Amino acid sequence: MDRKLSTTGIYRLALYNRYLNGLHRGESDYVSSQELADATGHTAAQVRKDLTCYGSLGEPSKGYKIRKLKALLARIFGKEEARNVILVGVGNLGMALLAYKGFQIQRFNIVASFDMDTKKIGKRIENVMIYHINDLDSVVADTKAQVAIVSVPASSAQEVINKLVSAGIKAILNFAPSSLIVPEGIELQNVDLSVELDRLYYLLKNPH
Amino acid sequence: MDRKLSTTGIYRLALYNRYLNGLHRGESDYVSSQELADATGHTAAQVRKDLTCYGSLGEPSKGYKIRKLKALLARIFGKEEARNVILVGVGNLGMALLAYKGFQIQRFNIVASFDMDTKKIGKRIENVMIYHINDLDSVVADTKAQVAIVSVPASSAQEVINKLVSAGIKAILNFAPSSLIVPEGIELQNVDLSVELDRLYYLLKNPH
DNA sequence: TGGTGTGAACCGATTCACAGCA
DNA sequence: TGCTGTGAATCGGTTCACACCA
Repeated sequence: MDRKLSTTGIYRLALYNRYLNGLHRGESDYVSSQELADATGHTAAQVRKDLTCYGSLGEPSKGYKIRKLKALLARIFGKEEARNVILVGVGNLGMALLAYKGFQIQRFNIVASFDMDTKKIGKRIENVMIYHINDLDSVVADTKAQVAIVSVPASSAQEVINKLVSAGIKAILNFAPSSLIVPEGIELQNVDLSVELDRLYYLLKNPH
Repeated sequence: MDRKLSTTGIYRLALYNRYLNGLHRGESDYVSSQELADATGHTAAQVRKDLTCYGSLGEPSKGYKIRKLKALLARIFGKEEARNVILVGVGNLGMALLAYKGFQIQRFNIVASFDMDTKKIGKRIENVMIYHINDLDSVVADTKAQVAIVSVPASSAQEVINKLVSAGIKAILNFAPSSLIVPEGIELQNVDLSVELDRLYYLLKNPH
């Protein structure tokens, strides 16, 4: 177990996780690899390959016990501990993210937010305090947050990222439309909304 | 030319596109595959492979002429025409997307939005009218929009998607945390913010 | 000399097929 | 019988190495 899983494999695992959480069925019941495959748009063999990386908890002719599977996924994704996240950039998108209920459902807590606009500092949005970016180090230390969401303009994204890294942040979800550089060992995940739309337009114009 | 490009290849192409648009350099100048590679975090060979799918417009010992490359990418991503997009679900996230300036920069026009909340209908956010979801068919026909952004709760996402498809929408960018089914020929791109955070936590807990 | 275009080699992920077990 | 676990085969994308050209 604990064998390597590809980037897309992690993505699938998160999808199985999401499906199970939305499943209101007796927790002593079972799911088959086929059911998980259908629910997430993959194949049964793929699901089994993904899951056997973490030991063989499937039972022949029955499937996977939901309770066990949920526990495994919770452990893999660190849901057992508090998943404290900070957010930098309380503009339109940042505010929407603060208000997004889905994070709470998936057990993420946005514990602090940061901005440069002095008019915003000290206010609370959705009960999350807005600090000045200069307070980053102390707040990160206090909250023990390891993950940050960046929703600042592209022009200041690299600067913000540098500050986050030196404050001790280990992983970053970046919404700024900019290619950023992080040191070895720091995880960076980019979400560029325009790029996603570009992909769709590509597919429209270049049907397969 | 017009050979098949993988999903991740399209993504890289969109990144080259973004880099070139941010480049304020004489348009008669050249970029090398190496420069594009460095700017987007890939390799030079990869960049060349991606670009040669669309004919050989690189010039030996010089690189790619920026103006030509921009024109090619604009054509590939349909930027020559109006890229009219509609948005369904004017909640927190929806409003933030309406206000997001990056879409205009990348030449996307959100031409209409939809909701079910009668208190919102008829208002304008960022100069975009909010219609009732029942008006979908006529507005899609009028605006000739082919792409929709979905930012409704997971519970109503499938229903909304069905309506979009029957209204003639061809591609969908979905923010609802739910696995959705679309007919053959309709493109669906999912962005689940919790799943992205899950990936980061996976990487934190399972260092490579 | 410097950078493109591209076949060949490589590598990793997905699929297949089937043994094994309740 | 039904569904898991898994080696083997397959498939596709990435990297390499180098011919070619201004």
